Amino acid sequence: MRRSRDVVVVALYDLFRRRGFEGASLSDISEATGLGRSSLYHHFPGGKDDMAAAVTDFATEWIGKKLLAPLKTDAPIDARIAEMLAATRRMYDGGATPCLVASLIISPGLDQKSVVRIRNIVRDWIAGIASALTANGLPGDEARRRATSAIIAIQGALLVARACGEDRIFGETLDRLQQELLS
Amino acid sequence: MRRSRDVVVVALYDLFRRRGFEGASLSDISEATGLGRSSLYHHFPGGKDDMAAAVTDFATEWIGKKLLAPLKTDAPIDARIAEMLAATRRMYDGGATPCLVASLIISPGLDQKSVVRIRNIVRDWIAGIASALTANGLPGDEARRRATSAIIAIQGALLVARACGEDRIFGETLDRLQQELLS
DNA sequence: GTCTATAGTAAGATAGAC
DNA sequence: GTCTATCTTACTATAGAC
Repeated sequence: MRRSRDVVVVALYDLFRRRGFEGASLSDISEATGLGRSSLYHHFPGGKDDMAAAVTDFATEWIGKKLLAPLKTDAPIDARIAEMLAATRRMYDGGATPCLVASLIISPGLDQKSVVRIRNIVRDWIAGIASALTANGLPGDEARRRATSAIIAIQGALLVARACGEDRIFGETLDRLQQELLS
Repeated sequence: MRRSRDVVVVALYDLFRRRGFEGASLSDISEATGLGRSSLYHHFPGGKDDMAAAVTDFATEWIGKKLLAPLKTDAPIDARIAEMLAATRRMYDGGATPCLVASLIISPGLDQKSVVRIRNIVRDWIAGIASALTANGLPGDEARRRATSAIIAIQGALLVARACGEDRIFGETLDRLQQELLS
């Protein structure tokens, strides 16, 4: 159960990260999900705010499962970092698809609840990497510094690649992150 | 002459980078500039597209003067990089104010002409730094790699700082860029 | 150049039948 | 749960007086 709703939420996730919150109109949403306006309000009584909440919830869960869980296994640290970075590459289609966090954090009209969820996604991502590095023997502050730099590089590379129209920039940045985190 | 228009363009620049292209409505623009709707259409007959063109033109000129020109002086390379980074810090109010490039590049409805201008701003910025580094003896590809990493770090730090609600992240990133560019 | 007034459209959201 | 039809509001843009 909730399966059909999940399909809708994935479509919303894809739309919001490509067009932002205000840029995704109800007409866009209706077309992307295949649902009419009333069906959308049946699933999300609070309208777009409810949709954003569902999408940020979905993203939180997805990132926890695909990016953070691999960091907590008992595999070697190199393999754990590599898996996180590989999942990151897939999540952004090698740099071709924008990041939900980046697209939503700029939108002025975003509900405060969703802003908090976005904030926690970024914080948890940094904390997850830092935690893996400290467990491997790195001092806490240095681990945190490297983890923050990694997320900065990922987000910055996505944006610069898009702005320049050179997807290659994102891939090359990811290629360097593994050694920079573990050097 | 053109002075009063310049004042309007600066207000538009400030509004667009804070709210994005679609997020800045004509009512917002009217309030921010102090001009009525018809006055706005007198200055910008093409409406918001013309405003975006004026703003991206202004940003191109501003960055050329404040960030790129200092890179071309005959001062020592350390001083040139330091001045560019100091101007960067001021441009973003220490991380408190969003980047026009980042805010506009996400907006789906942005005019293609403005997209090209945004693209060239980023390319010129990278090229300007790389050029200064090569003139100082660094191999061309390594200079370009470092310059790209620097812009990625600046843009990523702005976004992560905003998402996390921790302005400090931006300042700390800038602090490290000087030595990373010149090491 | 700036104003008031308004046209025309698209937005988000609801009502009520089925 | 989904549909058609509609409400209300806000948007971009224009007209025409001054």
